Amino acid sequence: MAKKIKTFRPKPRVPKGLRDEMAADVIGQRKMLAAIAHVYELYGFDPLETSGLEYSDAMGKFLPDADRPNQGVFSFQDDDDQWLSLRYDLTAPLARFVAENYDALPKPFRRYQMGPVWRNEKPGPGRYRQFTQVDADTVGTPSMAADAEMCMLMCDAMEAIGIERGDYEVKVNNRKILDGVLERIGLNLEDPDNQVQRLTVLRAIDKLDRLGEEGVERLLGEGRKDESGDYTEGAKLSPEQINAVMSFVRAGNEARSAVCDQLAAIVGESEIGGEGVSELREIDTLLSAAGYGADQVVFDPGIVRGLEYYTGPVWEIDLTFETIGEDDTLARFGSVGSGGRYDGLVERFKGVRVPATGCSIGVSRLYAALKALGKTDESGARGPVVVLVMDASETAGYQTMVQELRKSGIRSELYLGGSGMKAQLKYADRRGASIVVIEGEDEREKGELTLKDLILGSEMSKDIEDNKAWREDQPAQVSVKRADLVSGVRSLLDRYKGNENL
RNA sequence: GCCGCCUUAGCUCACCCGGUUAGAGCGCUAGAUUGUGGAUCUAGAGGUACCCUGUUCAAGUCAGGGAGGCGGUACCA
Repeated sequence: MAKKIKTFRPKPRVPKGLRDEMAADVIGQRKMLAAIAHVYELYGFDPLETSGLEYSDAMGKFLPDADRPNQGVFSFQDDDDQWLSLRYDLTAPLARFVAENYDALPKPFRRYQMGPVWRNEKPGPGRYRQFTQVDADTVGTPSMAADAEMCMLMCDAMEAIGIERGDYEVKVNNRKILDGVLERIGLNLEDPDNQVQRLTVLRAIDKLDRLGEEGVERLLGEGRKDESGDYTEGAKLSPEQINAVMSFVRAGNEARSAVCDQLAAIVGESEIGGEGVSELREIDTLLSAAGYGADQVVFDPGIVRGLEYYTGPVWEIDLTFETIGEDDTLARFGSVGSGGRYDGLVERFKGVRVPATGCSIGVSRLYAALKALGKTDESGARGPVVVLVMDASETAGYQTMVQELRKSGIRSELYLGGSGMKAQLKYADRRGASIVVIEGEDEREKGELTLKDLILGSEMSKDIEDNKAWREDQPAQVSVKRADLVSGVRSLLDRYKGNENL
């Protein structure tokens, strides 16, 4: 008796928080990345590619975060029971790589790396569980010149991909200044009892651009309830402490050196704070000497960034232009990259303190912004020249044509399906092909080919309503001798040179 | 992590108070058109109503749970 066997049919679906990327976006991003890589190499950074997986212990957190010890990482055990994790950024693998090859590497060591990273967390608007980062880091120097260079690098990268000056802004702060301010209000760095409160204060400051001064004040005090009803516990500072922090946050909006003066006054005689201010002054001097003005890099006390390991200057690159989204509201892209100085990273492995500084750019967000600006280059996403199969017994001849085109560097393909001419043209249209090559019996007898310009034909169709006319006109077709296949196709293609997104 | 909204054809969405065979537009396939992508007309294919459990004579519709999507918030290395 044949039993009805239920065949298991998996639902085809991309896993949550992940997505597939189609040709146009793949090509557009590839070009954007190439432009960025070019800038990085100009600066002397060498490319490095590390593995996507690391031993979990090598990627552990660098400082304990009280809130969530080791969440957000995809991990599994291999057959030796070793724990492996997908990398969640490119900096931890760099630290491992440097520690592992420490003696063999030139120091300072400069590398850039681009590639996907994975985070096991809830996806949100514009946030995925796999995304691409581009990092550049200099390991092994305490010099502020390395930090200043990171700022320049990010500016140059923005301009290289077509984001104009004024549409981006690198915002710089220094963790030492933040420490100085906290010290002044009585939250000393050394005292472990202050840790949670210190983190809360820093997080509150970081939210200035989104919540405004009032929201930050609430978070510094009792706490804040948001629209969805969720309550965020505050730092429980006294009114005097809140005032001190707010006056710090309000500094800025002036020339870099003037911001430094303000900050110097706020940190007072705090030693760590003073150190932070003089580091900023040094960066200012270097940037100014290199011609990077206030329209590119500013000092902004509201920048905090991650709380785990930054030890000195920190920065963030923001896109400042506004776009009209699909729902007609103005939208800002905001931060597309960040970085800073992290002097403690390699120490986990080597026991010695190795000063390092770097930056990281988030590719998808940046690409979305480029798209909004209409600055993406998706040419090449255009389909190939398609050679139609009018007579299956002549396939070898058609194949020969395709090879001739390919040898001349023209992207082309033979129609490989089994349908009739109408369907083949539809296919070519769907593929975005600009030209089809037709050799039927009529042409073959005359030793000719018909080349059909699909782009021009599509333009012409706008003015033709009558199907008979549309067909009889055989719009946008030319005949060429069989021997002139390549030159004929090329001269048609040349029409669209430099206008490839038509 | 917390809060809210959502999930029906490839896509965008209907289906009233739970009641027969779940519909439309677009798209797709084909014909009108012997060898021409658009337009027009005609025909056709396409569904486990996200999954599980329950209530009911009866569930796409009601209840509970789960998954996924969207948005806010938290976190963001």
